Amino acid sequence: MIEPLAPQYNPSSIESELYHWWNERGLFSPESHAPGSAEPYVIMMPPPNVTAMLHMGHGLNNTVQDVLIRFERMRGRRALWLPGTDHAGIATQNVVERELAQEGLTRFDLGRDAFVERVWQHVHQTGAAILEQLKTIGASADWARTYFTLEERLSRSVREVFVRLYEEGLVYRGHYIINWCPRCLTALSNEEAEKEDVDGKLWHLRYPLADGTGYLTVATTRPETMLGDTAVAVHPDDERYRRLVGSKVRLPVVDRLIPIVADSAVDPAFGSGAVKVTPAHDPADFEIGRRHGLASIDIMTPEARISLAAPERFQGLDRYEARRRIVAEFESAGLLEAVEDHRHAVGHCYRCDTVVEPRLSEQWFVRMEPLARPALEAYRNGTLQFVPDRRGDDYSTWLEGIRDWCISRQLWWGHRIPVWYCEAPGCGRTSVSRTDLEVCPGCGGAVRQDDDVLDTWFSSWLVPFSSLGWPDSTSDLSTFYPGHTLVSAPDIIFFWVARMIMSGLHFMGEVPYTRIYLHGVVRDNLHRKMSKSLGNGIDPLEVVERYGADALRYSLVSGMSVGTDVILDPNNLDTSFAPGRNFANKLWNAGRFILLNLDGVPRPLAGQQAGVVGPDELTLADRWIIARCDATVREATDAYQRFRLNDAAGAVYHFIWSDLADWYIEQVKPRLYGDVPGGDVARAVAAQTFDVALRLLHPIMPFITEALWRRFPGRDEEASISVAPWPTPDPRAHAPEALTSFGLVQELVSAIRVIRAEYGIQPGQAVLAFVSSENPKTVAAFQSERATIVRLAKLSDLSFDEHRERGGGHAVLSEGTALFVPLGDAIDLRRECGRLSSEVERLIRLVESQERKLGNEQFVSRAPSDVVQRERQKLTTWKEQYDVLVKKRELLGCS
RNA sequence: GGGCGAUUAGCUCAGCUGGUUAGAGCGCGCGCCUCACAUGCGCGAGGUCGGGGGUUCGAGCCCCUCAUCGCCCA
Repeated sequence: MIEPLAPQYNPSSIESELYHWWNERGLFSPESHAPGSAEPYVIMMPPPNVTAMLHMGHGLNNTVQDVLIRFERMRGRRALWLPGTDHAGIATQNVVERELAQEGLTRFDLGRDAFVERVWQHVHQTGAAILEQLKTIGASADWARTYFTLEERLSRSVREVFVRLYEEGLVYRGHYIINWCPRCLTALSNEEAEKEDVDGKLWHLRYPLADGTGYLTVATTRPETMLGDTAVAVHPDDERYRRLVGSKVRLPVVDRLIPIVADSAVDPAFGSGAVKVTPAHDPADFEIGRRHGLASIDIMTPEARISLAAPERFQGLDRYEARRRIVAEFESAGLLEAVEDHRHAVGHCYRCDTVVEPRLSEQWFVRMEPLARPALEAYRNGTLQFVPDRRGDDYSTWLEGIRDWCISRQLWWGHRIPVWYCEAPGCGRTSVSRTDLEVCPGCGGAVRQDDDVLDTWFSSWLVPFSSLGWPDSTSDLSTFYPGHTLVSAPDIIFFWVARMIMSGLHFMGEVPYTRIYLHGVVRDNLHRKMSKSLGNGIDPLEVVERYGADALRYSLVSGMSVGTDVILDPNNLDTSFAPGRNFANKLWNAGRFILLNLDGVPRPLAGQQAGVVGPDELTLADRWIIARCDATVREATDAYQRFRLNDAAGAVYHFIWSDLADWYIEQVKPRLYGDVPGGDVARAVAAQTFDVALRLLHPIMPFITEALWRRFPGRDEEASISVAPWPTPDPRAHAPEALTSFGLVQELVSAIRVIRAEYGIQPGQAVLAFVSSENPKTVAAFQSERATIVRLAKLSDLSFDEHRERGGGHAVLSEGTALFVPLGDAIDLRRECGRLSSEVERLIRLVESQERKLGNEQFVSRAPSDVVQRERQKLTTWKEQYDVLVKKRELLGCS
């Protein structure tokens, strides 16, 4: 797979081939790359829906995970990134139902078994396509361990958990108000009913007092529910209504007498202070109804049409049509007191966006408080750490106010609830069982299994251990539980993240992970969340095709600081992804240059081997790039560890592009061309700093770094950068004087370039430069890199002598070195004087403000001495620069 | 209604513990096909750090307040 290196990097020719090579060699399995004694490191992939297609949100989430897992893998951990797919109850069922609808069928036409069979077919056909898509972006998950939440193994865990919780009294069945989706025809959990603000109305309705002495006014946002009203409630302390408590009102439209009750849950300040009570359609009303023994009248069908419990003329009407007609009846009866605009939050189904209907229904629940307590404690005692920190507040707030979890769904696709009801007359026993029951364990009579399935999240909340074989004691389970890092978008903290912590603590006795990294959301240039319905999405696969997977990953990572959203412009992919592609190309060419100029295995820079490069063989530039490389190792490693992936990307980018390519490679060229003394040292330094850079970058840009790394001479055919050791800081690289000295060289070259640009000197034309410095170290640095300066600044010579000419460009370096570039009498003296003067003025401003600062008694006495020291040093430096420039101005005869 | 976050160059964002001449990439202007790369090289312009007030020797950073945008919860 080693071909000659093209001048332009072509990702598509390389990526899939490399991926297959990695995968075939099993590099993504923890067993393959780390000894059994190594400490494990585990990330659980948020299992994508089995029918999902890769979108940018997946791209971001999985890129982050892949970066972290690759980082830890290279650091020698037994890294396991465990992938899987979620059967996604409602979502998947909806997809197949839509398919059926195209054939003019519903699931009821097929019947349960045939429908479920059809879903399985669908899943097998399209199933796990998303996992294949993840491979194209480089995801290094351990595919051999891939799970599916509805497979046999995980189903057993689900059933075990249900039974255990039931036996502990934490699973129960009961009649409560739940969120009902009239389109999906199922109950939802509180979390699955997403509150969205909508512009609605508040209708003030008059309910006549039964004795004909007047009326009570109630306010409602859902007038149609009045069909199920069974009381009016007021606050017990409300003087206005105290005398009415115990009497009755005549419910209009349905013409029913209902009592006026006193309940302290009523807010006397809301509306008139009297509220209608609909126990079957509102959770607060349900509670009031309980306390007062009120009847519950369910006035809606599952489809949210008016049921037979309402007067005939409304039966079968859609809830909104019923609302219009009821309001109209109130109006014509003179009972509509007022209508106000009212913006309020309304629950919407998180799968189909239909407005949910709070509805009384018999469902299965998990008692959450006992599970939440330890999960809260794990956060409070610091076991759990959120990144960014503040996300922990969302977590704890939710747990503090936790409500029981409705886990039954009226769907066909999912884990069937393991409960059997005895149909024998007089028995009626309910049996919860780990194994399927044929007969009632009590009486031996016929049993019927509960029709419902479990919430899809009831399987996902177990994956940190169910995917490893629980309830069996497998070696995977003991090795890889608990895991370490969970990477997620903030929108599934409650659905998934928090629940996994609860189940982990309850069933395993330990939290499933300790670090929770919550990244942002991918948005478009108008800061709207990317979504299918808005059509503002970017297809990651298209980006891979056009720019390469590395460019995609680089763009996502570098555009993302901790916890903030990533903005990408769907109308201009270049804006977002060209920088990544360009960086890959830069890297490619830097690598191409270095590799093409190696002649065999370079000498080692460190170690005991023969031929190791000695410290005295290194030039200033060598020591500088080695020191910069070492600093980059420290910066990048620290950034990866702290989840500051954009900082890691930035540090390596800067090192590769600015330090290595722009300066070191340019500097080193003469030593690489031909057989020049010191060429072997230059090759050693270039190759090894580049090798380090590749390894530092590999977690973010795995493909190109592997492609280049493998081409180093002497590399084992089987070696992969993905399991190469992570670079470690080297104390011997520490060379502050090299950083300073080469910094001056850079500054001098830049200053000369500025003068050349200022006066439009043609690139081909060499000029002479004079420098004069009081500082022997500066002079030594310039002398040792004289050839570099001459070449990079296109000089005919660099002179340390006095100069006689007047006409030319002048400058002063930061530490006071004077620079002069003679340009002959043709130079515009006035222009040069102007340049110098504006520099002089800038320095005057700096010096003045600095003198003010240092003249301030308070500053000198109160600021830390090192700060004062530093500020004094600055003043000295600026004064020196000022002096040099003023002298130059005099010399030029500026007026 | 409660809570949280954001507001820094035309755009997207860094700036971590209060002390820098406020940075990067893109875009823009000028000059270059310099034998790794024009997906490139060199140089440059561009900022009253959302407004107001305060604390401090010192504020982009801390406090108060207002405004705008966004997110979560009720």
